[in-house]
Amino acid sequence: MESKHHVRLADIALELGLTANTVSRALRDKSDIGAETKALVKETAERLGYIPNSIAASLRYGSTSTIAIVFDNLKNPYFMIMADKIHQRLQPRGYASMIFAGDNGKLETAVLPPIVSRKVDGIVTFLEPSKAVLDILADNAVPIVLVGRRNADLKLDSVATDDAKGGYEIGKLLLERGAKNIGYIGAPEEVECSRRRFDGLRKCLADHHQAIHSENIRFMTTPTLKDDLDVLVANGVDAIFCFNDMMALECHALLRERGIRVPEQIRIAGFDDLQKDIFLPVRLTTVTSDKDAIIDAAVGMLMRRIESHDPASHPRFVDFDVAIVRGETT
Amino acid sequence: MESKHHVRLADIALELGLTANTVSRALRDKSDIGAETKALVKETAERLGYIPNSIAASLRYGSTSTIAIVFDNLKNPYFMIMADKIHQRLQPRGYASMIFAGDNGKLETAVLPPIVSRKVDGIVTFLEPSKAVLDILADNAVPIVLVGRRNADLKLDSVATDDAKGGYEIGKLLLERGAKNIGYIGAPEEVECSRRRFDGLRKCLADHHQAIHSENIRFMTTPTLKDDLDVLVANGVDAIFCFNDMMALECHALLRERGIRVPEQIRIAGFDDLQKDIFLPVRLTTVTSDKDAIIDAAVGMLMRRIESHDPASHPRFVDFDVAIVRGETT
DNA sequence: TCTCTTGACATTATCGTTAATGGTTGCTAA
DNA sequence: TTAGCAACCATTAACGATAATGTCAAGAGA
Repeated sequence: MESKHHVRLADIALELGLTANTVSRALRDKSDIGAETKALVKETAERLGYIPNSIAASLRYGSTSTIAIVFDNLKNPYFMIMADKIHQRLQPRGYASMIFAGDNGKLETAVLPPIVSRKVDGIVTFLEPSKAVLDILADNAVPIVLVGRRNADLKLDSVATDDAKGGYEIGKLLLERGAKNIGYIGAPEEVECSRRRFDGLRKCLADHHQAIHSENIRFMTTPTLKDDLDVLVANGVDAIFCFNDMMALECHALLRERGIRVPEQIRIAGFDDLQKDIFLPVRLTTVTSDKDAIIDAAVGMLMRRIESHDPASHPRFVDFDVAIVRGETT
Repeated sequence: MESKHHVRLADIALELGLTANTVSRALRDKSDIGAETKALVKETAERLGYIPNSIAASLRYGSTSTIAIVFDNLKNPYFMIMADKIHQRLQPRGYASMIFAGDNGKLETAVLPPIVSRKVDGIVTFLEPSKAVLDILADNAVPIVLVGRRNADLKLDSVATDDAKGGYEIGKLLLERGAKNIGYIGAPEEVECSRRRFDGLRKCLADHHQAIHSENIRFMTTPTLKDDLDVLVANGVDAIFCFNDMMALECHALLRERGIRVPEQIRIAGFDDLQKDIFLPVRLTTVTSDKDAIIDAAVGMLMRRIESHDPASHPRFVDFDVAIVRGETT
């Protein structure tokens, strides 16, 4: 019927001999509209299959009810789980989620225009924004919250976990289990939380009068950790702390392939406690944190920024505690 | 400086004594604008940090350069991998991706308003849309492509894999490996591709003069497959075909926990070949398909619909072949 | 009786951008 | 000389919604 174009406010108005404005106010239950008119308008809107054009509304009203999630790549289960949790909290509040991949591990200005130009109400990022990015976002009044990483130099809301403590506690556990020669396989050097996890481990070892051989500190440079693992095995490590669970799983499988028994010959620990959210075939020893609470906090901070129209003053840092999960790999 | 509001075309125009229209055309390299004016405009835009308001542009121009991806939940690695692949192809083309969760496994009209009202240029769905949904999308001229599922009754573009063949081939492999008592653990009954995979298996068994005991056909109803697995084990199955790899992995782990050896005592096969895209600790026997080609096809179909302004006429169905991957679980 | 509300809707302007026209200058060709 | 035509930019009108005002009748209060 109405085949030319989709139904607009004006179409409903025409049908009822009203104006678009009246229809708009009626649908949104504003004052100054009679009760029967409201009912009539709503009924007609329903009958005609009216779906508001929120692009037009956004332009006028100023909000898009859309937020951007920025991550490295969705293939990483950690990001995926977190993105899913964010999305789960936003959808009921009427927000839509847009996903954007950063520029190899960083949130740089290059990826900003597609986000900012779409006038998202806020950004949740897993990647550290550069100073330039924060300036642009401030200029455009876009609130942003950083999840999982922490950088005291950057002035933005962030929720993070105590990476250093996680590394420290894993170190304690490994020592307790008799490890004498511990290795670390981390993300590339520029990833700050990888460094912090390692620093925790190192501090623990130092506190227990042990040292980690520099050869056994691997900040991955290749896409696979096979080569790094080879070095550790050759150096006779008896325990490996991996930056995250996916790497730990890969280690586990590679070692099994070579006939090296876990944990008897080499103990393995990861980080993230993925098994809490998705099924993993091995009960890893890992570092857990309350991901739901983290995302609640992150989304809450963002919502407050949005509602207060105060994108960036007095940034808040929330830190969440971590705990060790003792799995079958130690 | 420009702290009151973000920079608009009008601000650039004012700065240069031009009009907003001229600035707009200059930035987009349209005709009727002098070369030096263009250069000057671009330089000024750069200097002022101009980021276009694509909400306004969308309203006028009619396209948002945004597509919606609809799936069940991102926690399912299969959806996540596919979503990532879609996103990877769209971002370079200037499209942003919005993610939406369906209504428990279906794309129903309830989830449509947030998508349609945001005027996305197209939809990629992993969930079967109802007839009502397709009507609404047609009314609003929103193209849609269905990925991974197939329903000949529905008039929409779709790309799918040959589920039945996958089930058939897995059946052949299991028989070849000496299985005498095969069980199936599928998704809930209403999931059509689960039924098709099973139908393939059943046909294979029939062709080989075997039958599958009705007790050993489990269309999961509980969130965990533990209970269904218990029944199969009690019934003494020696092979289990799972609807997908995640379920196969879970079976594998549960069986190992009980001291049942895989594949010696029970063979396991899955579907999706997740290990091609993410790391899995077990080399599963599974059914593979060319996911990249599938997504290429899906995105290509959608782009053609968008560019041709012909959302739904003469729907196309593309089917992709499948192949068996022989892992260590058979 | 007359002003004053007030309820209920209409008018108008606006968000920032882009398409469709208008208008002016200068140069060329008849 | 002068119509004619580029080249180049300005003016105006959308896109569809919403906020800020206007308008007008009916009823209330003095």
